[in-house]
Amino acid sequence: MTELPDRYDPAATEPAIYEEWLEHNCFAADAARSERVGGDREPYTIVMPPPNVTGILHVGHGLNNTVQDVLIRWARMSGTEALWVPGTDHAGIATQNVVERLIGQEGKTRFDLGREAFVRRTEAFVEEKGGVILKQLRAIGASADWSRTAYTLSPELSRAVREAFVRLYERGLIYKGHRVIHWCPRCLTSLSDEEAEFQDEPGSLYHIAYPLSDDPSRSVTIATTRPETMLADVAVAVNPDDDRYRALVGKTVRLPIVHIDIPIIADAYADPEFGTGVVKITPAHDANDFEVGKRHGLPAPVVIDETGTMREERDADGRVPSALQGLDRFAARERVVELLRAEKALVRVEQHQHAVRHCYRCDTVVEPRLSDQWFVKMAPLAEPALAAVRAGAIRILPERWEAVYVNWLTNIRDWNISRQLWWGHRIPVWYCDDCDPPQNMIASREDLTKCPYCDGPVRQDEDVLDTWFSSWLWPMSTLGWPNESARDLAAFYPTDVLVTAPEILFFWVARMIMAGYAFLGRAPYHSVYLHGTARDTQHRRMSKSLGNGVDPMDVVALFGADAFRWTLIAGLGLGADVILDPADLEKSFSTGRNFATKLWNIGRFLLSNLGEAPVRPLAEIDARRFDVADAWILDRLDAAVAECDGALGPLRPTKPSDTVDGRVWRADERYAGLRLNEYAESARRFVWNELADWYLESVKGRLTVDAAAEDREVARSVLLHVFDRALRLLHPIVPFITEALWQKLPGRVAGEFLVRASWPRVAAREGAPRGEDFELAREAVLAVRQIRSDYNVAPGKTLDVIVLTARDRNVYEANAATIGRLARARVTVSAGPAPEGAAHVVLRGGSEVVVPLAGLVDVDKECQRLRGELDALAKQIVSREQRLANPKYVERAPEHVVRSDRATLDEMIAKRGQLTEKVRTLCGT
RNA sequence: GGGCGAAUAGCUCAGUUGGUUAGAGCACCCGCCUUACACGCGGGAUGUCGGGGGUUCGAGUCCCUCUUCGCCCA
Repeated sequence: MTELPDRYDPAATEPAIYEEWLEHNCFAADAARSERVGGDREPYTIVMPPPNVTGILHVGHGLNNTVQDVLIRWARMSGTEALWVPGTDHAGIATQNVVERLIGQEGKTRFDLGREAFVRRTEAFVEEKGGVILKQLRAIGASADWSRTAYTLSPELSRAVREAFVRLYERGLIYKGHRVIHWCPRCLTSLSDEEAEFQDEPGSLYHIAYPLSDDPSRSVTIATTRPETMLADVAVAVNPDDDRYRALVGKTVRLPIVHIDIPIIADAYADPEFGTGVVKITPAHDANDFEVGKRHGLPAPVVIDETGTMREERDADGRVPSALQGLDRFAARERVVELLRAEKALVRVEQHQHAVRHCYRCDTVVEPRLSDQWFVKMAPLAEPALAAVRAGAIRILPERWEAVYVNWLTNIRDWNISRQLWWGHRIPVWYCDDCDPPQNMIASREDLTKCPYCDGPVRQDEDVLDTWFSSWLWPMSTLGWPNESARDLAAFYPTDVLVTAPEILFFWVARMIMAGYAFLGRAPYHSVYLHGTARDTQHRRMSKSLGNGVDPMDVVALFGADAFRWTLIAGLGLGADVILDPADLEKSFSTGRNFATKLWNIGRFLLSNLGEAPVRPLAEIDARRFDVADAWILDRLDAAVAECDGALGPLRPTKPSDTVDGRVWRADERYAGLRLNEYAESARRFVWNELADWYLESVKGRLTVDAAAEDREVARSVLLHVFDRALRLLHPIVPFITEALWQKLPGRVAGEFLVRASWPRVAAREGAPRGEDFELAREAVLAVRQIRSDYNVAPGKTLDVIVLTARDRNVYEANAATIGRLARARVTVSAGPAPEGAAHVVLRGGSEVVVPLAGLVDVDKECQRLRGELDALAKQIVSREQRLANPKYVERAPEHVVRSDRATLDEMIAKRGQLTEKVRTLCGT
């Protein structure tokens, strides 16, 4: 007999099981089996959003990867050739920052080391510290195909980056532009629009008077949140339709502090409604002003340098007073305000709430900066990405994000892809000083050592590419692109579902879709699943700086990976946030831990009761030999399987399409599925509330040695079958404990794993008894329990129970023993009459549970109880009668609604008759 | 400023095309160490579905409006 320890010990079990899975190659996908290359299985592919190579696992990763693991395990069990591609991202800014801090502790900067040495140092750091997070993913059970682990800076993926860059360059979709971009003065690099995040902050709106040059007694007042930039003003603008200022256009004003004259220009950019309707124009320090300046042929003096310090840079001679030079931009703001006050140019200051852009990696306030950068022209790339979602080739869940996606793509702006960093893919462009444009700038797939036109010396562009320029190729590059004959690419691209957080919908998801169409003409996946965020009890995002994070490894150590996974999945509504209490891990994860323990105990019971003898497969049992409990639990299993399938949804779209991507989502399936919490709840209810609470209890008597051998055989088969299927249903969410139990089941073949077992299916059973009949027994048990509780009868006391029935006598007699065991009672079935001094419950179908409680029944109390029930029933009858009396209702409501309404009413009226009779005999009224 | 979304039990959330008495988990109350499980078992209480108006035989569900909150974009 198989004995299990009293307590499940995840710490001892999980790592060993994971090792076995690895040893038996359970997660490895075989490209040859994909039907796209002539194999026998449909492929199912997920690419893992690559975490930072030097990152460590936090709950967000845990959540993200658990969702993917549930899906990939489900797909694998469903018979697909399932591939989950793992990997990491070199994370340009983040990794460079980490290494800069490290060498900072040695008192050095990256400039002391020089570019080459710094890059080598960073590589060594990644080599040593990188990839920890992938190890941690194993601890939470991630069933990724580690043999395919990818890295954005590997030679293969770097080749993809080059190919993508050069192709777009050749198509005229990459260009070098001179404009105002977002600049992080701390990271010393440009940022894309997406990387410069808005934060609402209280600030001030400074109203400053600029006197007219020809009449200093008159002035125009501008309003700005950044007075320090006025040193670089080259004009003030008014709206051409603004009558207040029309006469002033063409005149000049005298710029305070700097004391130079600048023109008043007319430009539609000036908003008559905002502030005074006059706006200062500072082309070098504001992106909008830069455009205005270009339109009017104005210069663009620079007064703030790359570190955010006030300095007379280009075209700015004499603009920065010596008192301000070398001051930080925020200190300079204070000083400028003082100077304005001294000049009596400061009209007033008002409180102003405004959105300020911050660097998404270091949170420094971003500085608009005029510079040369590389851009991708996005509008042509956006078109197919937009069409794909509109046509239903790609769906985004939750649905509401589709609108956000469409909105962003519709108003798309060009993407700044160059970064002034050293860590990353260097831009594959070489310059030749000896050639004339356009030959002096060459984008090349291969490194150049000399100019292909004049054989002269060349130098490579200093900048590197935005990390997202490699990430957007991820679904292709990890499968072998740009090698178009790569087997993985043919076998597994397009992939199926992308699981990520909504905050990188633009950064990553939308761009990946664009890249899919741009380079392979197909969407990278048909489904985007956006999950919520892990938050603390105050709904704050978990973060290192707040110290409110939960370390998944702590949870795994305390309660096991299964408890971690179950808690997250069961609590995760589609797109909803997960609320956890970092101060109380026990409270946060007890759901998962309790569930694992329950499952373990079910397994313990089962294994110790099945005994040694071989168990016959259910298929070999004649269904006519099932009793009603067997039929019932098999029905419930079917229902659970159907519910789980419904919650998980179709694996992929099925509707063929001539225009987009071969297949599109059918309207009724488009937003169906991926409800992992509903799947978890259906599986849980089956295992706990149906299998454990009812079937297990009912089957106990049939498993003892003195039970009828035939029936014992049937019960053992059903029990094993049902538990086996339950483990399969649960496996994707709690893989370790289900595998551990499954391995212990009788009849297991060595080398077989639950990971690769088949997903349960609804089965037909010819000649089985009616499972619904077991519901009658259940209701009788519930009735007795209610009476026991109402009359405070000790749980240990065995009651005498009479089931009064005319219609269902056979069913109750067949189940009398079961009812007795579950209700702790001696049950007799009778046609009546009811004894005196008893408690009653009227059951569905007109039968009654009667418990004679000599001396215990308080007649008054029982009457009160029955009258209460009667009152509630009467109210429901009235409301239903009224509805049915309404001719419009009967006329217009669908027939089946009216019919079922009538049937319910009839039943209620019958029950009312019975209760009334009861009250009459017992209470005498 | 523009767009999107949310408001349902003490908390976190379900509630699919309008259709019986609105559900789950956790928390709570009462009783139980009933021989798989006290991380458990049995019983129980809890919602004017944010306010107002409308459409409909019928509204948590559809429409309008107000309030509050969140997200995205400028």
